[in-house]
Amino acid sequence: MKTKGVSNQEIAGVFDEMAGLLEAKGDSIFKIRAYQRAARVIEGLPGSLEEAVAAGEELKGLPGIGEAIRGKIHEYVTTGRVSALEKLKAEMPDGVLQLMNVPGIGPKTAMLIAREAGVSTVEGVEKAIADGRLQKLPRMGEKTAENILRNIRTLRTKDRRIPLGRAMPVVERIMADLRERCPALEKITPGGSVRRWQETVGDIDMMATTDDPEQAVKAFVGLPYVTRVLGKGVKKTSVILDNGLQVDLRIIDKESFGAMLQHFTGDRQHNIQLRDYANSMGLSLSEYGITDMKTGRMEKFTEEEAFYRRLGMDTPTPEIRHARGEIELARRHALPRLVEVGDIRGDLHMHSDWSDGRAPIEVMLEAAEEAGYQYVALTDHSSGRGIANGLTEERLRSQIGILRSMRGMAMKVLCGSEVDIRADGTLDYPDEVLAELDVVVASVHSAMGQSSEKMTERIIKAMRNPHVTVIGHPTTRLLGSREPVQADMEALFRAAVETGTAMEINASPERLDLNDTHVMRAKELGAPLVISTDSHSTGSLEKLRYGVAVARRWWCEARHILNTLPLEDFMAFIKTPKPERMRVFNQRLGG
DNA sequence: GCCGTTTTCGGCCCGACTGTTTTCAGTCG
Repeated sequence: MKTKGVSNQEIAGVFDEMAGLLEAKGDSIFKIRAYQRAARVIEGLPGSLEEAVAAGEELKGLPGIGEAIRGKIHEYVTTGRVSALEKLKAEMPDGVLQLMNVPGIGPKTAMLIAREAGVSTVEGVEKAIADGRLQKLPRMGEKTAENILRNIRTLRTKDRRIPLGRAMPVVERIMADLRERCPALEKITPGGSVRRWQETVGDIDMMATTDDPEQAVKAFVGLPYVTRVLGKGVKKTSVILDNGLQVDLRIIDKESFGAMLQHFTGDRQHNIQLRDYANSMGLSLSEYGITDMKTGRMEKFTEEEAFYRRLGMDTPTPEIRHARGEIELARRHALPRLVEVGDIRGDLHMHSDWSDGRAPIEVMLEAAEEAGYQYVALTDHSSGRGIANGLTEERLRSQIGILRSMRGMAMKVLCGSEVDIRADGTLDYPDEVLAELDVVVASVHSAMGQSSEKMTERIIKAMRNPHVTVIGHPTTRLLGSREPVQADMEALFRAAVETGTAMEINASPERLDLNDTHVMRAKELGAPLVISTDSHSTGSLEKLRYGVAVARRWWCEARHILNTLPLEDFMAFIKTPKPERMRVFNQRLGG
């Protein structure tokens, strides 16, 4: 079958567009939700939908995707268009979807503006407000116009989402400051994407209990780095910080804290699915508790676990609450025990001031030992193109000498290197040098614009090198600043299994590379995964938790992660010649 | 539009806040 080369993301985009237009049209809210739900399901699919269609698969059994949507997927994949969408576009005024992107402009307002004021662009909205035309429309006034205008401005200036690693310190600071300024504050905790450890955060949700909500709200809006108050109530208050981040604070009775925690941790799809399930039991869920729909009586919960228990299920850890099967497993009491920070026995990617790190070798190693590791690999950069003060063969040999003669460490120190994978797939050091190392992390640092075919071939060539232990930050992406390289990840994971090469989950919050979806597929195919910090200073060692969260989000257990192996087993792994390593990995970790 | 150990038809998650209104629609999460 001839196909057009469309990604799952694009297909999901079609249904989001459908949903948006139907919303503006005022169509059935349930039909709209069905399209949105389908879009979310499609986004979360592991394999390519296009390939599935090309292979003649029926697409049956995908939740939320029935006859009609199936047909549209098929149409889009084979023809590159969806006639229903085009028809819809034709009957709707131009620009409605664009207008709906502005916070404060929903489907109704977008239609009103487009139809009555003949405006189809965001710039047009600004003009209409300046003219006073918009304010004259029904249910529009000065305040609404002012709000929209401000939202347009923030939309232009602010970065849409920030890495979790930047949001977390903000959360910690707010918690500390509120505790200090509001003695009546009892519990306070983040919810939403922060609590779920998502890689990026759009805004921050916080939850609190207190006997004095007014005092808490006053303290909150009075924080010195709050620049704007979006809304203020005793239950919900929203502010914008000087760094552009929006923070919502919700306050609730302590009897309902567990219910609220559940409610505002989400994600959205998890909650929808959970409420759907509760409905089938005759129960209705809200942030206040669980209501028996027959008697109308509400039960409150101080603890989240009790809330889930009332529904007859275990509590899925927040990281996996994204409606991808966790509810079903929780009901069957079959949730896996996910890998934890404490399971990691060694860090396999770390730099010293010999290359671009900030601390001397001894300082880095002492910090690692303090962190409780059984082993650590020091992996300074190879000489490459002279970047990052890479080590010449000579300096590398001298570093090896120092490390091998080190005494007095309880932790095993492994000699390693982060070796450049050159544009043609060869490595910076010759094989006889690599052979002297215990751990070789091979990474791409240059020629990132290569075609997918070339890049895939390049990385696989590095994997075939008998001395390469791990592929470092496989896609090289930097959150918010550098796109991932083009590569056939599926092929890389298969090559990892075939060659006995591990794939890194780089825990640096700016990288998180592999990401959670990659991890899911790698795990499925049985590729060994490694979680490393890529530390350039002692402070980065604690960033391990971000990498562990990536693994947890797609249900990795300790057995999927190579560096959860105790020292003896890990040594057995690296001492075994390469393709054979898979046997060791599968034996020691039980695949 | 999807879905069904209640159903192939009739349901579909739930509440807070704002602004423009005299009782609520619209938006958001």
